[in-house]
Amino acid sequence: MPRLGRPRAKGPSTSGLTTEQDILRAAAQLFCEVGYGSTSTYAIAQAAGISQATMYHYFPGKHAILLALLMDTVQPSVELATSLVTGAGADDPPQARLRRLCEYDVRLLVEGEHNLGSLYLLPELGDERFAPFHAERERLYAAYRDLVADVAGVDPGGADALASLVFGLVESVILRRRREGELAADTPEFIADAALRLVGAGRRD
Amino acid sequence: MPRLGRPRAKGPSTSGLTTEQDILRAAAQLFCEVGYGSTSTYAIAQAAGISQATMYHYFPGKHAILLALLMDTVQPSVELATSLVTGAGADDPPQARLRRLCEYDVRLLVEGEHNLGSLYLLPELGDERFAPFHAERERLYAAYRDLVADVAGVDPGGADALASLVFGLVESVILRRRREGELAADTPEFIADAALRLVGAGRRD
DNA sequence: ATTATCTATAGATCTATAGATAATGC
DNA sequence: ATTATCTATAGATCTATAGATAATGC
Repeated sequence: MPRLGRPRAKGPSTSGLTTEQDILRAAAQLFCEVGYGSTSTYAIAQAAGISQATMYHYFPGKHAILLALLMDTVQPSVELATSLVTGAGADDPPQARLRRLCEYDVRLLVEGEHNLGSLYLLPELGDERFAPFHAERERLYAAYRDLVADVAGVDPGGADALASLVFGLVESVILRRRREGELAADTPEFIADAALRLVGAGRRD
Repeated sequence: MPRLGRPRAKGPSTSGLTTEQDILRAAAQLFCEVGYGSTSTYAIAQAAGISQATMYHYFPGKHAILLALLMDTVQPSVELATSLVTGAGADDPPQARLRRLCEYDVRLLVEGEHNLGSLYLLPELGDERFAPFHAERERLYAAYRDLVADVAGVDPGGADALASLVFGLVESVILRRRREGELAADTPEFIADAALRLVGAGRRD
């Protein structure tokens, strides 16, 4: 798309994406399959079809690429979650809202070219530079806790154990996708069902 | 323990462990908390209280340390699993055997100073040098599949979907331990219960 | 003599920056 | 003139090895 600037030495992008997107996509694949610390900026640039130095035109460093990927991945979930708790969707019955959130999250984890959820498992996320991501993730978790509390009919404070189980159930598709490569198309519904059973919704309607 | 050889520059090991064990322990912590590619041999050596070069007296490289950790971690599970399928323990009813295996594995994942199961999640395990570990893990999975098939009363071939769910359930404690720091003491029984319910043992006895 | 450690270092790799260059836009 | 890219490279770091050294064992 960009007609400006010196052309790439190895020919223009074949992907039709922005250079920034080429970088993000290449990094996503490498971080997921090789690891963060084991992926050099050189490897990312090569996979993106640019020189290593060009990366720095778009990102101040490797960490910024990972942070961008993390934020992009978690953001849609957080948006839906907050709308379900406080926004336009908050009028539906709690079970329907918890189901929607679970299905949506699992779908994001199951679809997508790379297993982006793997990024959540990188040990390097402990670095303080990824704190903004953890804050977003915390917001997502809080929404789960509120919804679970609503469904189970308990205080938000008393829902932590249950909410953690549900969160873990959703997260578990990351590991299953890793192990099995591709997951069945009905996985989102399947997991959402299981989540509602966990919370005991079945005993109530 | 070793009285021989030049003494360490920074004083003798305070842990009472072998130098090899000091290395393994330091590496385990760093690999789990910082990542494999992001941990230098220098950092490992420093945490172990030795010079970087001394590491090579015990291991031919960083990969060999991780491989040793992986094998040590998976080995006890494989041993119990094979004994439950073909060995001395194979006479007990299948449900009891599956329960024992789940509880045992979860206990190993829940206890232990570091969250060693995290090592299973490192993207770097795709490297061919860790193939021996994957082979062992495959043996463990095969045992789960056979036991699950036995409990569910189906062919081993038809038990794959169920076995994968059970395996995932056990694995999920790795993520929960990460998130929550420490898990309740009854987690092994809790997970084993859930596993048996998943396989449908409840409908049978 | 044997062993476990050390110090020193060569060579590889990696990150980040400086500065040049090949396009378009005005 | 502006932009996106490039090439080149300094400096940091990292891995792996060579060779020295400080203990014990014989």
